[in-house]
Amino acid sequence: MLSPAAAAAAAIRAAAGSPSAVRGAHARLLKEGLVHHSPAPAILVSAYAKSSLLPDALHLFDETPRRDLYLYSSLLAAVSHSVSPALAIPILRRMLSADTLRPDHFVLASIASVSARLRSLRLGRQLHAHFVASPYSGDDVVKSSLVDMYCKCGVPDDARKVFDSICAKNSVVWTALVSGYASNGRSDEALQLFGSIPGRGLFSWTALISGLVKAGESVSGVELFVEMRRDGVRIDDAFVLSVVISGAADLAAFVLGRQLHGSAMRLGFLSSMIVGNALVDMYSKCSDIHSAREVFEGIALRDIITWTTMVVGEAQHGRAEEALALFDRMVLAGVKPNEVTFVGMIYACSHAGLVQKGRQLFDSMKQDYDINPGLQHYTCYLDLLSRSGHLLEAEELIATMPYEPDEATWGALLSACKKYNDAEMCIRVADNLLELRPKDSSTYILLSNVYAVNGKWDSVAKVRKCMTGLEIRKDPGYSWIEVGREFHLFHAGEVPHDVREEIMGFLDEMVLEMRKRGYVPDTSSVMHDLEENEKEHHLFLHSERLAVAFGLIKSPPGSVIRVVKNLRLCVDCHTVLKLISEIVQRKIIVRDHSRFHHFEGGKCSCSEFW
DNA sequence: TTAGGGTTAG
Repeated sequence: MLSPAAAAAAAIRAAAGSPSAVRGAHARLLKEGLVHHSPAPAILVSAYAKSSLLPDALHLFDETPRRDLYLYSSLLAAVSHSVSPALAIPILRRMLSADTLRPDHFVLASIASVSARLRSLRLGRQLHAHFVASPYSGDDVVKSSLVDMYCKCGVPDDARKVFDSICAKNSVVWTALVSGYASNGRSDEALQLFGSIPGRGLFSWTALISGLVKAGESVSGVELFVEMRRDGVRIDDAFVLSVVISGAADLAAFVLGRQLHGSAMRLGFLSSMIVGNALVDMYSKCSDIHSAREVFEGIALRDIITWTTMVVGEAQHGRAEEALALFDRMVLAGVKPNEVTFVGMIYACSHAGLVQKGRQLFDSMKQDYDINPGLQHYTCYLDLLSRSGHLLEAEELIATMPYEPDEATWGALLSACKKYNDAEMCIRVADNLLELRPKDSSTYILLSNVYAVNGKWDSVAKVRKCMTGLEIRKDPGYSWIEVGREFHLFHAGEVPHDVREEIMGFLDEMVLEMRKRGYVPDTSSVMHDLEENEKEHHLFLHSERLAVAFGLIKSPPGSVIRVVKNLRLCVDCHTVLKLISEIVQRKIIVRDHSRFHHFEGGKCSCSEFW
């Protein structure tokens, strides 16, 4: 026979997950007068949290007269998994000062999780010091959460030290460290460690593949997924699929992406929201915005990520009207936009010249949704103002905003004042930018061009010196295209031998046709001390042109050409691709560093906003 | 009661 308290605990645990059942259990405890008897409040707090009712859990916590360690650790665990892990800090303070309790191993593990979620190495190290000096310093679960914390905070070497101190290592801690190495760009160590895991399961594979994709090594991620399938690992949940689909998105691997869509269907994960979200993003990044929309419309339950992914997709494809309409639908559906949604929305307005609408959205962030605009929002908003010619207002914004402008902020203003030929402001902004010592080579090129156009040759020399001193070279440009089932990668200035004649012949023919239409090369993006005709030759061999030429030669007549470039399209290539789309009457879509350009009939979807 | 793998921007 169970005691009344034990019976109550069992009833609450059974109710966890269902809000109404947990509330019912709470009401019964109130009636029976058991609600303040430990461990009932602690178990109720966990049950509320598991039913997505954190506010109820916090309320109950405040109402409980005697708060013991059990109650604190339940609440801290709940908060550490919630959307606002930072809430743990005041709770911890209250525990230490108001209730003078010393943290036990449960509390320590939760605080390590909180530090990991907040990416706060300072808090994590403080916690580690407390742990070492505590009576729980041998606890392996706390050590595991410290391993995860150090990985998430970007110091896998510190994680390794804790890992090595664990006597009986289980799959949880192996997985944490593999994920940590991979996502911090240490793929060799991740693979080596992965190879030594006893009994690798789906979790470890997912951690490894996900880490590689996160670190930008999507090719290895996809290869490992193939190996995982060959190994016969059963796909019991949707996580690994969502990860590998996002790898395909990153690579713009359209054929692979469609295959994965098929696999998701066969394996029965098409109704999974995370898979649906990843598919929307994949189609959008593979430049097929219509399929992205089709998948989106088919998703029955949409969360904020579903909506935001679609909004951002429409924005990057330059479809501002669609993005705006989606935003209204989202709000009507009762989904609250987050900070990423607003980045997408302001971006959409910026790239369509919708100044009033963008202004309204920027103001609405704080007023209607209680979201404090971050530096990115200010930069997006400044981009909107300056692109549309409101240069002074944009400069004023930099002076009054509550953040220090960074490279991107000044860069946005610089390209706008260059566009509107405001020489004075150009120099002012360029000087500010040079002070910052940008890391991106394209910024230096922009700077140098601005100084050159304004005859400030001493500053041009200074920029060059800076670049040499910091060993910054122009990032090598490359583009790729998927033809049939194969990828073809093109580097600027390098034409593969086997197709050299065809490509050069095709491009020569295009130049002749283009010149008839008034084309004059714009060599301002070439930063070499070269003669004009040599500069033109450089442009002629830009990677995106080689890839597009290859696609037009090798793909079926009438098919859409989809190319991805690692950098931003240069001004001249933009003009050339518009002309080529008109001459050959084909649709060409280029995904560059920041957006999509749909070239058709001599026009680009970006309407020169890029 | 505590620890690991997931989808959106830059």
